[in-house]
Amino acid sequence: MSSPTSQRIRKLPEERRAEILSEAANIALAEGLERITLRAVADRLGVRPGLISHYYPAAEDLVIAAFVLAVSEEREELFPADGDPVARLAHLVSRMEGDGAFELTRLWLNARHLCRFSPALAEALEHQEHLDRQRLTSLIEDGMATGDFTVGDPLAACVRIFVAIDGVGAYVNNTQAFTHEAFTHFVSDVAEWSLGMRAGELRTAVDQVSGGDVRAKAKDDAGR
Amino acid sequence: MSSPTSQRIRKLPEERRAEILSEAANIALAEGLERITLRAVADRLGVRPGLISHYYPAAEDLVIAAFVLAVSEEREELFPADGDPVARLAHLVSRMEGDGAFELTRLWLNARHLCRFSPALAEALEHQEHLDRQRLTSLIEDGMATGDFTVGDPLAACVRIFVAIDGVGAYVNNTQAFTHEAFTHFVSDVAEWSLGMRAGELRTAVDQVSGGDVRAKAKDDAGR
DNA sequence: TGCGATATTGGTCACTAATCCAATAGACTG
DNA sequence: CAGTCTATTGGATTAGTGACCAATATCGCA
Repeated sequence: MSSPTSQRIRKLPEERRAEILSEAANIALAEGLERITLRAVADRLGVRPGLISHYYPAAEDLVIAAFVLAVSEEREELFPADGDPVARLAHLVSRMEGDGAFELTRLWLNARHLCRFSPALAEALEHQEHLDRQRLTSLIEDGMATGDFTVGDPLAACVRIFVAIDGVGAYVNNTQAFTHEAFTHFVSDVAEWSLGMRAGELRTAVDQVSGGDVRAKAKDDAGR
Repeated sequence: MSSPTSQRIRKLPEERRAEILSEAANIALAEGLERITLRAVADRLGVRPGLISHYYPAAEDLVIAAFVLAVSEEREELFPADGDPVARLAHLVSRMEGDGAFELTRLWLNARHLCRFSPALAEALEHQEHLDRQRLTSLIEDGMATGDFTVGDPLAACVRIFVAIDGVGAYVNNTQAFTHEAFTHFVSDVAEWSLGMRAGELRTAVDQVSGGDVRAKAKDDAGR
């Protein structure tokens, strides 16, 4: 009875909603937030555009939700629960200085610009910033307790490190990679400087993490 | 015999072309690069969209040219010719840490993101980066000669300072201003650190420049 | 098993965009 | 002053967007 061209599959509302959001997040990471259109999401899901409207009456809300989802998922990867403070920081810095967070960095840059036109996105973005800052501040406080970091104001150090990350991230869309040492090691340099670590201390830890992650990095490289 | 609604004014090609480009640059600074449309430029100039196409057959070329023009004009303001190296650096940092370069900062963020979709824009942007780096590197070398800066690799310090500027600039579209000291003084802190200056030395110079520019700053503030 | 609720479809509408082209009108030249 | 050149117009075309809606097929539930 069903026409061969269209067999409609009915899913539970929550399931379909999550599926749409997840696919939108994939588009956000791979192609950019402005490529999240009703049609683009619908095509990837093999569904009609109207269905996306049904779950997200305002397309902008889907874009914001997709950004939040993508960023939230990556955050868990960026801040591992185990390890000493230096190792955890090294993990974060390694991801940021290496090319393991390429898509994430582009997404942040993307969203930071789009904030200009969307107050709602700006609010969501600032909330995500706040969550990231909480994570890193807490990491820094752990390091102060163990004596690894010597810093007066942990939030100040946290802010500096994130500004450094965003500064490096600003160049993510450049075609010719910038290989200058001052650039490629900017985040670890700023972190050492801000956390009162000995020169090269963090960089050594970062190199260890990166070395141990060599397979994962190679896989990421191949994906680009 | 001319209809009352449209009186066409014929201008010299070079004149009209410059007029279009200038207006596009205004739009870029005020509203963003993606708002440079044939219609938007035509409306502001009181002409038909087709005329814009006539001078810029590909709209993307106009966008790129507008970005280059806006950034080039601002560069002359950012790097004054006179004054000692510390004062010139203080001028630059003052503009970046204050709100005197709001539109320019948003434009750079805008362009950095749009690079993702336009290799031609990416190339133009990287060229402008290069010009900025040349200016600052030369300023740093002047300061090394006078003994104001003590630094091994002037390009390294230049790179660090620009990454710091871009890092702070990433937050330009945030709605709630970020007032933490570590943020508002990040550029001068990084500059002092990278140029081997005494702590607070540059910040003092920046405060002097900002104080002397208080009228100009107030005017800029009113414009927002 | 049948019914009601609703997930899903297919299509339309209004909008904005770039691009192209023939016709027109302004300005310079001889 | 007439004539040529071309800057400029007005409209058509194509394409992509979000939003909306009636019809329909499918599921959960009584």
